Amino acid sequence: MAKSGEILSKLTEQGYRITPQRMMILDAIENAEDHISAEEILTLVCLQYPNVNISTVYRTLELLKQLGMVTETDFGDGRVRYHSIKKGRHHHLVCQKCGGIVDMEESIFNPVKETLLEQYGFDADIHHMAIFGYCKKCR
Amino acid sequence: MAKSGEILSKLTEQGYRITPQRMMILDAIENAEDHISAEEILTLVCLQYPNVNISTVYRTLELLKQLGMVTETDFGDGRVRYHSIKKGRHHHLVCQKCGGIVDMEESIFNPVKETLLEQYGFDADIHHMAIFGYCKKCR
DNA sequence: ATTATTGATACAAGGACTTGCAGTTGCATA
DNA sequence: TATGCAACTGCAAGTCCTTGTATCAATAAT
Repeated sequence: MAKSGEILSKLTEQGYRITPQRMMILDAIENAEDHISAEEILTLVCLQYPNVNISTVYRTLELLKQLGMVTETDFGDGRVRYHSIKKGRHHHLVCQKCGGIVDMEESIFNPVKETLLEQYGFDADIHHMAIFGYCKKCR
Repeated sequence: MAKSGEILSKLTEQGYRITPQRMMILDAIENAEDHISAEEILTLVCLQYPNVNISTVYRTLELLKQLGMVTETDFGDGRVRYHSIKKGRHHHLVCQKCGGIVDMEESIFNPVKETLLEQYGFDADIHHMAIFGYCKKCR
């Protein structure tokens, strides 16, 4: 179960329980090469323990999201994907023509966040966004 | 059917047909007080002509979105809402604690759009976004 | 005018989540 | 080590939206 120790202890701190399901789900996300979908997580988990339910996966993802351990991104293909915060924060540029996806620095939203705080007193929580548009080649 | 004339003629120009369903759906969106959901559109349309199907509503919304006549926003409450571009472009700040929604100027994203174009050659199409975070009171 | 062709629609089935509920389990405490 | 209970899970049913298919209507070609 690798080095997910910190996250697990954070769960305990906040009064949440550590269950085999949660450990396996967390493991799947942390070991994933790329952004992973709920269905893919379930498939991986079921290799170890077949009777885990998809709703448990969704509920755990919701929890991990709330605790800021995982981010959720909609790439516009009809299913949402998840990513461990430990593997780095970033956003995505999705080309609406060729479908290409390019990663982009998180800092790009800093000016927007500052303006929102100044003008609206709003503390924006912008994490792992997919921005749609047209890439260099396609526009 | 009010002053939807431009939009209807734009449909014709692009080789799309003007059907009663499309007119009624467009009408529902334009006359809506606020951002309206697909289900609400269907209810309104069915007052006039009961046999219209929800899938026609979704397909029409998809078309109007593509033509840039309507924007789609996810306020995070499990259903997406639509808004006529004629009634003004703007974004929303959604408070994750109190649920309050504040409109925000479109121009706030201009610096981001410029940076994306310079650094990535990406022409971002940022329309009608909902940004989550905490409002003045709640943070 | 008659026949293709294309486009739009209703209906039904499917996919991605979400929710209610009854039963199970982790874990604090005795 | 047992026990109490809130937290968690699996299951089934439900919601919102999408897609496949056959049918129907409008325009274009013959």
